[in-house]
Amino acid sequence: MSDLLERLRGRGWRMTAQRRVVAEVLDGDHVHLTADEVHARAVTRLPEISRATVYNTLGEMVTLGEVIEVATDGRAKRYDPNAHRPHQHLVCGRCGAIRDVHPAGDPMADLPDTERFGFTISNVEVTYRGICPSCAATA
Amino acid sequence: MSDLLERLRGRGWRMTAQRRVVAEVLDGDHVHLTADEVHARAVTRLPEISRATVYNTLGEMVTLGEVIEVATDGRAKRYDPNAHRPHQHLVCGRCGAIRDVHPAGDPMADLPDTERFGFTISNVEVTYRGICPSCAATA
DNA sequence: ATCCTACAATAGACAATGTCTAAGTCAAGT
DNA sequence: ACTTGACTTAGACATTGTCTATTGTAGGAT
Repeated sequence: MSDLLERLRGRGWRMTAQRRVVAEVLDGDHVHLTADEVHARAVTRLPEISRATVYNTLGEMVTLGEVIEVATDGRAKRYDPNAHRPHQHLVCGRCGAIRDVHPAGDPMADLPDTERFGFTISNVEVTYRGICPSCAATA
Repeated sequence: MSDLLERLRGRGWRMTAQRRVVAEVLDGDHVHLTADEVHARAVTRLPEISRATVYNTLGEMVTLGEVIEVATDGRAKRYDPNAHRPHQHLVCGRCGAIRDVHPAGDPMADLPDTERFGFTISNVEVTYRGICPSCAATA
């Protein structure tokens, strides 16, 4: 069931009810929740869980590389548990819907050495922006 | 001198001292300031300019397409006046330095129809992340 | 040159998101 | 079952951004 939870357990994490709940809320594909959304869902299962714990736990999962932090809109960051299959994001500028997408080719390879300015590049983030079909219909 | 100011004037903008100062602060290439940084610099030239005016003016320039809003770090948005030459960004994860870069190829073309889910895609943002030479030296 | 008026600027309250601290609680090894 | 260090909590605080009511002013009309 919970791949995420299994991986975290395997890393020697001290397992607490709070961490379990956060991991369960994030489990699955195509999940892109904000920290507050994660908190809201966690509270339904564990009413006394605090905001700080949700932030801490999400931060730890990001550090461990089990969850990816996505800043698609300059508002709240979103947390994406699909960390082990490289992918990019497609965002609706009207309703904020997010889809995982898989562009062809390697964007990393598209940046010539002359354009790297001596940086050691570790990853590339691609965000496609547009309007989703249901928003386009109700334009 | 100020291309940005010229373009804004040409659009029938009502020219005020505040707008002039904000445009002057943003003028130039490779400028990626946050709203507060813009305000800080504007204040040195026009001490009574308010935060709200800076935010309003930046927002209008973005709406007019003369300035691009860049969210590289999930913290404060940055404002990039280099709006008329398509480019992407290279960001240092340690010190936050930003460089404009020009990847080869068209990232838009790399997204197959089957991965567009009916979206009408209007633009693509690519962010390369890594460590800049001077941060690498002081690791 | 002066007057009008709509648009712009201001101060400061408010909102959203995220971080930190001090004190209490608990998972897990012994 | 202890003990201990890691975890959690509530709430203050910090940062970034938005809104409102009021005052000011650019630029056209007279």
